[in-house]
Amino acid sequence: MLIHISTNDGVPIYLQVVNQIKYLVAAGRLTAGEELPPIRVLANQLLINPNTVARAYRELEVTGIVEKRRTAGTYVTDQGSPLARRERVKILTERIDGLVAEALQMNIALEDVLKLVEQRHIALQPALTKE
Amino acid sequence: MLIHISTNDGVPIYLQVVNQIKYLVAAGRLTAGEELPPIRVLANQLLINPNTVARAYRELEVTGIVEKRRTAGTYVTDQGSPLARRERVKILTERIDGLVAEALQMNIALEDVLKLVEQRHIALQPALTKE
DNA sequence: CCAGTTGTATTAATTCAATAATACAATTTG
DNA sequence: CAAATTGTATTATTGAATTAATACAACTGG
Repeated sequence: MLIHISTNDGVPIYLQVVNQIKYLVAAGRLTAGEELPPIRVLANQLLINPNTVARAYRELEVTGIVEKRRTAGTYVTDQGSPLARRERVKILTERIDGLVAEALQMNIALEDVLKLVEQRHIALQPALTKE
Repeated sequence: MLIHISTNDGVPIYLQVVNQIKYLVAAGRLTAGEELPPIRVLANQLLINPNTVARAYRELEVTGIVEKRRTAGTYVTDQGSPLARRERVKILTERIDGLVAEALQMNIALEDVLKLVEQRHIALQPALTKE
């Protein structure tokens, strides 16, 4: 499992796990039905406490990214007829409208907003062990 | 000074003070050059610790909303200061982080997000009549 | 001038989220 | 069926953020 934890970057460990698994799913590196490593296995691999992984998995379950089968493991959920791209774009557009409106009100130029989006995209991108 | 503090709503007291003063300034109820109540006076009025007000004032100073004249009091600054911009960008960045994270999860590419931002910017731009 | 008022500094107490240690419960067959 | 493996629950520890207690320094303004 391609996850990398950086202690002391301010982001809680469990959140790093959540975000990176989300990313893996979004990127298609983890597909529906696929089993995630058992809590203890992943914890061992990342050198973190099993409870921390458990918390991340719980978070992912609530989010609907993952499904737990008690003693049989944790699996990536069928993103249940994932929203058509158009739907996703629609949802995203609402969020963008809020952003743009606020930027306008704050008198921040479009170019600056675009730059920020790029910067934050890079910043939030989990360290990709590219291969 | 029209500020109301609600303990135990999860928002730190100093932040409540900061936000409400920001609002008062934004709403024009506090204008440039106007003096804020001395730390102890406001603390007394709100039934909170003077240090808490001090922290709020410090925050507002860093933000550029307010200016301190050591022993002569604290005054609303002439807005548009460069520091105010930094604060606005900070607020905007939080919003952008949420956007980028959601786009990642939805598997929408950065380029598409950028395009959307541009499009919506144009769409939401009020008819420009003023600089 | 100099008393009173201003913001500041230092330190401590408190609270809360994050992480960890450990024992438990369930159920699959790793 | 029993053993091994799964996630769960409970409790403790840690560290950072918030609030507080208290003493300080400096300037204003009568």
